[in-house]
Amino acid sequence: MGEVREENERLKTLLSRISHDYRSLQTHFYDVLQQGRAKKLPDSPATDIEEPEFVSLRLGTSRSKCKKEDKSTTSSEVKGSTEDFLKIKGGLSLGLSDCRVDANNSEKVQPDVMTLSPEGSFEDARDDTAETTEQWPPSKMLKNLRSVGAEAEDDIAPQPQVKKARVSVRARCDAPTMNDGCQWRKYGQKIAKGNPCPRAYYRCTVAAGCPVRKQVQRCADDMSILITTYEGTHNHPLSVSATAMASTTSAAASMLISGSSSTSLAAYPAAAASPALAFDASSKPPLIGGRPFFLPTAAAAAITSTPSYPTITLDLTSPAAAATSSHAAFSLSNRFSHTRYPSTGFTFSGSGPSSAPWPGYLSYGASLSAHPYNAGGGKSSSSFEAALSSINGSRQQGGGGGGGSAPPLYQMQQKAAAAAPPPPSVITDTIAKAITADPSFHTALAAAITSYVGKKGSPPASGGEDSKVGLKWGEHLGLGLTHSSPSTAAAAAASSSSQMFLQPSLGLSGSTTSASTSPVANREQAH
DNA sequence: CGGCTTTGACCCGCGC
DNA sequence: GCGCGGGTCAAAGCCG
Repeated sequence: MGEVREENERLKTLLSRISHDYRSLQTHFYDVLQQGRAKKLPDSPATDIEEPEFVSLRLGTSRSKCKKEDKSTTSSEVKGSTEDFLKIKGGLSLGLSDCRVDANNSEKVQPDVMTLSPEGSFEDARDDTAETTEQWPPSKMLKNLRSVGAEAEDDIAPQPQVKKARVSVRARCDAPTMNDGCQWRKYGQKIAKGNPCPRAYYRCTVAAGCPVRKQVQRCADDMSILITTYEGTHNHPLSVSATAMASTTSAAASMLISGSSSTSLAAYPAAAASPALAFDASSKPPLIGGRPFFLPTAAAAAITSTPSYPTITLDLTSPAAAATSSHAAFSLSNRFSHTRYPSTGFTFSGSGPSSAPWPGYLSYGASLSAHPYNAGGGKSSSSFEAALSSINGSRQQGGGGGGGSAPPLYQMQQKAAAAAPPPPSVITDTIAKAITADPSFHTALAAAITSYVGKKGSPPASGGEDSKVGLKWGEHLGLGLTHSSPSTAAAAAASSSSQMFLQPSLGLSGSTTSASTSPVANREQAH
């Protein structure tokens, strides 16, 4: 008990420190974004709300302008109108954070932006519950609502062009479904065309009326790969592990934003900040095969163009990850091979042959080939490549890429800067510059992360479970500073000295007995 | 007995 | 208009 208290105190201290660091970081980040936007997009009107693919993740950053809403805009109701807006636009809101920032007005930055504790999630979820219980109602519900309740018609006006955004996760998993921390109830199964494996439909049952659903299907090409597609917004408190998953998927969806909405600048801080903050210090990693299992926030991602839904796919099936079974660590490929998925017709970038430069090597970044949905066959017309932040830890030192290790960030950033059409590249470039060129930004971000992992990342002297967890965390964070650094991954060149690897926030575990996870189990997992 | 899964039927959107 | 396929419903059965 004494140790627990001590640990608790330590975590509290860390929390407040991270909180402070994050705020300063965030303020700086928005300043940078604003500068970039003012410079690059002076003549572009505020058309973000017109983008059909607009997705707001409510990751602590995005306060969408709700100009279309003619509801009252008093401060107490702005949130509600935002929710409605998301509902209407089919936005993906994962309810991770209470931080909402108008990208055009950094003065609106709210101080309570952290979602490091379950309490924080609870608060947010409680706030949302009353307002989001009917987000993304099924079409049938829509029909019923229209026919029955006239008062709801305004909010659920049909938006034929806008469909639900989805986040699909590909991961190797032997279990029938990934244990993502939520409780699911199966409500259907279907054999989909082109895949002999049945597709199972699950509904979140953590809270009554939660609109979140997921589809689980094995990959036709590789039965060991489980494809889990999430859709919707939780309207209830999330368990720690569920928050981690939501964080990851939302970070991915942030990339979806980046690919489809040229002016949704707020999405970027979401992607950059949320993964670093959305896990809980008291949580243990989920287990798969009895081992802590970590996944990168975005090992690789592709925005796809299904006939109806804008979907971003996180591919977590890195060969290295599968091979590194000792602690299920992930590594990212530095070779972004492009794989064509015939069934979906999209190009997947990333996850090529790779080898982990060290156990637990991770980075946070993704290459996107974005095909905003319903592009009418002109998929490549709007495709772009973008990269999100991967920030090098101290182990990264110069060097150029040999040895199969990867500094995906800078390569991707360069790719993105070079290959992207103007709007996305402008944003990406802005972020890249923000991260790479500003020493104070480096420092703040590094401090925020290392302040946390600095204590967790040291290798344990014994094999106790707690110490094991600590090691794993440090490893999976890629910030285990005590690790010797093979660090061939430093192609990041010039500014590589301050590149860091954000920890993944997605934890998946195989469920050996049941597809569902009880809340009790979640709680136990969380403590 | 309650909660969950199974599974055939049904609904709906989309393409032809 | 029709057929197809994806998604959902709901009754029946299973299980702890």
